[in-house]
Amino acid sequence: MLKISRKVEYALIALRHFQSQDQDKLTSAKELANTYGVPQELLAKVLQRLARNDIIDAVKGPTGGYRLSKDTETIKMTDFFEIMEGPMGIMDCYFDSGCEQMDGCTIRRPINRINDSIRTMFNNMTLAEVTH
Amino acid sequence: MLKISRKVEYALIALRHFQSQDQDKLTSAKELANTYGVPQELLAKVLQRLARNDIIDAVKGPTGGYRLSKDTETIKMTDFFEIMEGPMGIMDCYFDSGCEQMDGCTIRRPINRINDSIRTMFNNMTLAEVTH
DNA sequence: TTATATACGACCATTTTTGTCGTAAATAGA
DNA sequence: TCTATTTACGACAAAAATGGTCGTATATAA
Repeated sequence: MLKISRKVEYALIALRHFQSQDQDKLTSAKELANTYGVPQELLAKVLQRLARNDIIDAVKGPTGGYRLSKDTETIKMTDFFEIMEGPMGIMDCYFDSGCEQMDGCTIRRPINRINDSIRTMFNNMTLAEVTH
Repeated sequence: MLKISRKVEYALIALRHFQSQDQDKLTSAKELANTYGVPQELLAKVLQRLARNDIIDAVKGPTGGYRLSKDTETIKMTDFFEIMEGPMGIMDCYFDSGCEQMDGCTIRRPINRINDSIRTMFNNMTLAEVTH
């Protein structure tokens, strides 16, 4: 049900790292991977994704690396999760994905009730609250 | 991140069915599977699990089947989820599972913060609220 | 020019989830 | 008592999701 993915785990590790040091200092994927003992390639992908979504800045070239691009207080956990793992819904039918049932799906409402509760919760939680 | 499993889905379908009819009426796994178009064997396992945990009663033999054994208002969603999928934690380290990190795991607190929020939420939600 | 960094897609391995099958035990009804 | 039907349950197979690797391109500091 609730398992967090490695992507999110690695992202939290990285963001926490950035938050613990000078805002302007750059840290490379390699350095982060070595420091925390996580697979470099995968961490790199995570960082690239965070960069694409303007959570962090990316600087190329030697001496390059990443750093926070905005205050983590301005980032809702909902957005963070969706950046890392795509649309957050406890069930696919929450969105579209042509469900066969059509006729007698009796649980869409229950599912959506759970979904809404979770979304509300994460909408009211910022990344800063979690990583700080 | 939040995907619900088929087990939970099938359980909700079944529970909702029981709730919609006479409390004493028995419904067999086969009947439920046919009615809602879900795989019978898997649904059967789900029902067996619900029965083992006293959410529903099981009656053997022809004319046998299942029915609710208690009011769904008395069942917390946390318990329901844990019956269906085992311990609910967004990350294994929430429990034990010899994590390598030992030394410098910087995200246990963040993770636990998320965990606690979710548990609190589901502790305050009954099965009845969801299925009704 | 070279070494080092990000960017990104393709691909493989592993794990988890989902579904199936075979068999045993209980029991209602003929 | 016999038969058909039901629950109970473990073992196994198929499918999907996740985790991780590799190769290559591009940018850039020194």
